[in-house]
Amino acid sequence: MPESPTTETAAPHAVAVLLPLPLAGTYDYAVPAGLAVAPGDVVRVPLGRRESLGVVWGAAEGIAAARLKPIAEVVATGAVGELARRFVDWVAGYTLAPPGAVLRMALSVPAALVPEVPPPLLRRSAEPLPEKLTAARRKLLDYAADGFARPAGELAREAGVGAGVVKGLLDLGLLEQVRLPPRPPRQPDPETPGPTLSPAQGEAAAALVAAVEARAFSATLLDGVTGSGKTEVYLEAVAAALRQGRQVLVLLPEIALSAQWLARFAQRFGAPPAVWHSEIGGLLRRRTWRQVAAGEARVVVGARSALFLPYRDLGLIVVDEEHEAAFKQEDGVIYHARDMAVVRAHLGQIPIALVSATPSLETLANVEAGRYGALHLPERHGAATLPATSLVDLRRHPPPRVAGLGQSWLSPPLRTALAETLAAGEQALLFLNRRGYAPLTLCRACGHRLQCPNCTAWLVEHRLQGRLQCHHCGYTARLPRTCPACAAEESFAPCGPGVERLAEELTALFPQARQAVLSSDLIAGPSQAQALVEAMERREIDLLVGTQIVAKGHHFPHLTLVGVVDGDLGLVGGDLRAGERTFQLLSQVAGRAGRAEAPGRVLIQTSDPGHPVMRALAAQDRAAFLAAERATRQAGGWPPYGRLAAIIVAAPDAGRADEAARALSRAAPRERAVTILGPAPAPLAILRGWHRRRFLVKTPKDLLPQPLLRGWLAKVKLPAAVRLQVDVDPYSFL
DNA sequence: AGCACGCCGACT
DNA sequence: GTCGGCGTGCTC
Repeated sequence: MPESPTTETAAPHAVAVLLPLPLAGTYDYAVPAGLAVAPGDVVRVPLGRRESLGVVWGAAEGIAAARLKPIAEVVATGAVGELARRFVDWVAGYTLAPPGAVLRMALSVPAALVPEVPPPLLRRSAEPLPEKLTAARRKLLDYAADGFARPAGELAREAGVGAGVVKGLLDLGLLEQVRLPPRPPRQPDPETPGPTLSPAQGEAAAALVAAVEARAFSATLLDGVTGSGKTEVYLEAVAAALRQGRQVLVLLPEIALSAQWLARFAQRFGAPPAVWHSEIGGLLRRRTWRQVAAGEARVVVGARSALFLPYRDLGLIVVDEEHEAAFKQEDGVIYHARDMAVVRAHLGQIPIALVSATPSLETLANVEAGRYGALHLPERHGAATLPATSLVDLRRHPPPRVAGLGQSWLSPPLRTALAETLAAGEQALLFLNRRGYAPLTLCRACGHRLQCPNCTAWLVEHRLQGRLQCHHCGYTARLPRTCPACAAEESFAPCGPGVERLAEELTALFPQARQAVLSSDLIAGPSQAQALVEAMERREIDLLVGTQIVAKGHHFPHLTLVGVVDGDLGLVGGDLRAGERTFQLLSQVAGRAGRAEAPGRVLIQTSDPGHPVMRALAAQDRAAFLAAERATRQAGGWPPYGRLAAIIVAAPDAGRADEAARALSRAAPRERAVTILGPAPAPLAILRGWHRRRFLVKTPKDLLPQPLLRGWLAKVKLPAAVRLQVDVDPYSFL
């Protein structure tokens, strides 16, 4: 090998370190003589008057040597692997987030970088017993004579003595401390025999297993209706990756509600997976992070943040319910976990499976283009048939008044169906995607509407809690006694239905039926949701009223009627994906009903039965819906046939928001292929007290908007009080 | 993200 | 006369 000049023979004087902070790039640090560092090492570095952790990212950028401060210490060698570093850079580049902000997600548990110190256990030492011992000390030593090691507290409690006795014997050397390494987690066993698969399931499973065995990048859509047995299929791919000794990540949209999924996994593999989401905290969080890094956690099931865990050898990613909007992170680093998961799979050269009963148009477009493979599971597993769906035209069948109540929401056909279902001793589900009692409260005397002081949004009455609530910022208030505008007393009238109000109507119509209401604000946590699910399974509930929380996951065998109270609700507003989301949501709700002996039926109340979404739902013709939706998107150049990014400027007052929007407007790029819409007031013009203006940037599929956006934003210097947010591939149009 | 610096209101 | 509010700016 030829001698290379000085650059390679001398140790580097400085390296670039990425700090887990929202800074524009890396900072250079001097490497003290005698310290060896390499990319991926976690280091402690001085920063201003404090210290920060950071990750050695690569060669120094070339900051003047006089400004360099030295690295204080290497905390963990090679803790952030090359794949993880490339992933951080990729996500930052795509989302326009500062790379340090992305790194912060990957280093979310700094305490996990130091090895776990197991709590000390106490046991009887080899020290011979002295002749004189107090009764309490003797009692304790008798108890400890079995030789087992126990935590100090447990030892004292079980021996029936005080903590002081333990301490005293420890000081005398009659007890000794031992530290045992933490018990490794129980491992899922891929050789546990799986369930018998149908021929279609078997074929799909074989294809996914082959993808795992190929040890190469591939993306595959696993497409099948609710109840077709998709989970069993992809669990075979999980087994294949486990047999290779590699790790698996399963992303779920709302991990907190997945008790059923966890039970199923444990049943299939004889041990639970590692669970990761924002609510996992403390010791468990640190331990899980370490186990993932050490490769001991073999299967991780988690929410989007699980994507940034330090996998040692990830061999497969599964994204279940891939169409779910919950995969889009909307604050901080704005990213879509499904899309970033595909990138992660590509970087790691591993397969990814995208699973859904109602795939997103994005994924379907990738299948059409040949970038993703597709596997279809045609029928319902176990012979359950799909429920029959019909539309109820609310213009022809308006809900009649119910004695004692104001407005009502259930049409005669739906009431009849409910009565029949209850008479047959079966269960019914009423779906209304609106929490609370009424979405709007107004004064009968003057027409004043109760609005959130911080947002452009109505306050929603929650009668069970006796409060008004803003669903956007969390503002709550008591319902005022008099109208704030005209001081009229007792003048408030609720407008429109929420699940609580619907429950009131049901009580009036079917007083004998046992009823439950399920919405995110009415349950304290996953265990309570699970309790409700179990009550449904035990047939202790006849009528379940719920928001979209009921749409997911659970199939109720005795549920034979699903009523959609307001099918049009999701279609209002100019949201690009309103139709797609409504179709997906209502298809999922419909899938809750029916079983082999008693096929379910679904009634959708709508004022617009001619709408393509309603017609496709009634005909259960997904292809027709997709064809119509695809045509609209293609014609307008909308995603997935074009690219979209949103820029939102927010300021504490309207004047500064408008001024910032104008400044951006003046600097906007002018290119033929690029459409820039705006500035316009963002749909929630005031959110949490911030006045917001929005631009939408639309580019053709083959033109990435990021370079354009970077160039644009670099030209504008906004005052510090103005916040700017870039949302590449926006989902929420709020 | 911290942390300091800096310029305007209510207190010992 | 100070203590302290959080707007603004910087950190290799």
